[in-house]
Amino acid sequence: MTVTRQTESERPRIGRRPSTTHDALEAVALELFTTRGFDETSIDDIAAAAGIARRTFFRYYPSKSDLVWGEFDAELDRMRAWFAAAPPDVPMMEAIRQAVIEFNRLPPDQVHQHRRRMSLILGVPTLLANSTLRFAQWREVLATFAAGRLGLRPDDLLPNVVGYSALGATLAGYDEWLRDEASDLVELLDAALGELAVGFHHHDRSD
Amino acid sequence: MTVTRQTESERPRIGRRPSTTHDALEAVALELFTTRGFDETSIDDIAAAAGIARRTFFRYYPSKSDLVWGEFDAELDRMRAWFAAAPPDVPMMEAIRQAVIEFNRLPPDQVHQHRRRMSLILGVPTLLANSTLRFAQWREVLATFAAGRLGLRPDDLLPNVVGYSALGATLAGYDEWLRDEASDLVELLDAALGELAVGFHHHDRSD
DNA sequence: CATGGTAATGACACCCAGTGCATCTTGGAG
DNA sequence: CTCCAAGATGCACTGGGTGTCATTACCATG
Repeated sequence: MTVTRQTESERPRIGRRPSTTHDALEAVALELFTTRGFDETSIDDIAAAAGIARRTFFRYYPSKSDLVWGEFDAELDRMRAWFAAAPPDVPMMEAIRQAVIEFNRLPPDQVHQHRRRMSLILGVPTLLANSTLRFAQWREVLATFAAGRLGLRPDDLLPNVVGYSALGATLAGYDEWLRDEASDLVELLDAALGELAVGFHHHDRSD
Repeated sequence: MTVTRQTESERPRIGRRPSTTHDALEAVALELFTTRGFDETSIDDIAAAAGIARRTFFRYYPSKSDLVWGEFDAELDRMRAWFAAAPPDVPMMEAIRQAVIEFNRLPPDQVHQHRRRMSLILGVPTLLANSTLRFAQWREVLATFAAGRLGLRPDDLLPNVVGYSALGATLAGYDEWLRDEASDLVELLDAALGELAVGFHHHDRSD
């Protein structure tokens, strides 16, 4: 769920120079979103604040929602690579738990920024709705890994249950993290995914 | 996830009569959606086909997406009631499994209709995105039940993991059901939620 | 039969997200 | 200086969604 962005790629040799960067747009927009609210901020507002034309905004991002996600695609690629390189002797759910933790461990100076970003994504209905499509990609990475481990195809039932559940546990962890300023994201994700690996029955009072 | 609608409530004694019904609108719209596509059907199209004005459409449904969901709120109420009445000696995950199955068991003559509806909801990106908000309500019903069973609050981590995971398993079941014409929904949901109750480790080849 | 209240429809004017297309600007290369 | 390409911009248009106000149809009452 971590979202980072490398510096804008080096200037091409020919043609007009871009008048802004994804980073600059994101900074301006996220500021407006957190102060004024996502739905209350129009693309005209963002463009004006960034000093570009409305039409130009859409050259940088296909939609207002996409802006919030930064470099998510690159993150997915890194996750795919991580799973491909995961040692086969670590159990499936343990590998998944480690991956989620690995990709959500943040340097302390980025925690606040990540909190703002995720609290938008998970807190603003418009963005939460949109995020479903990103989550589907995320799930697919997990389901593909699980399928390999289980000797099944990625679209079989069980790998998808694994993908959906791991996503669910991760999001539950994030929800809790966002509710509690003092909490530690990695701890919560660890706990949430730990429950999955073990099954829920051992907590059940009726057992 | 089942969606039904009781007949439009009896005519009020005063004022102009409604010129259509939710049922009629839904029938007209779903027909257009499945033949022409959701995004390719404008609200003008629906209104024209239903013989009402565009503005009137929004008196029946707050948005184009909401139309697809029928009586979902009533369904949630029934689910809440079901959980409230669930005998305390049946284990938590077992109760959840039974509830999901109970609320997704369909009379044979409604199967085709439900397939069309759900294949729209889960297959059309626009609708899938919107559905997140419905799913959140669904999860909340489960999390509340789980919290009661676990002696925790509904917004604690574990009840939410349960809610998210059960939703995930249910959706994985639905995905598989929609992929395979010949499959049985209840069987798939039973299997998917069964995995959850037990934990995934027993499938793992590295165990 | 007229009249008045009422629920619902319908017309109109908006706002905003997003897209296609044509045009203009700004740079670098020759 | 001139040419060319990348990128920015302007403009017109579609479609979802909302607020407002007039209009229609129904029903009851005198």
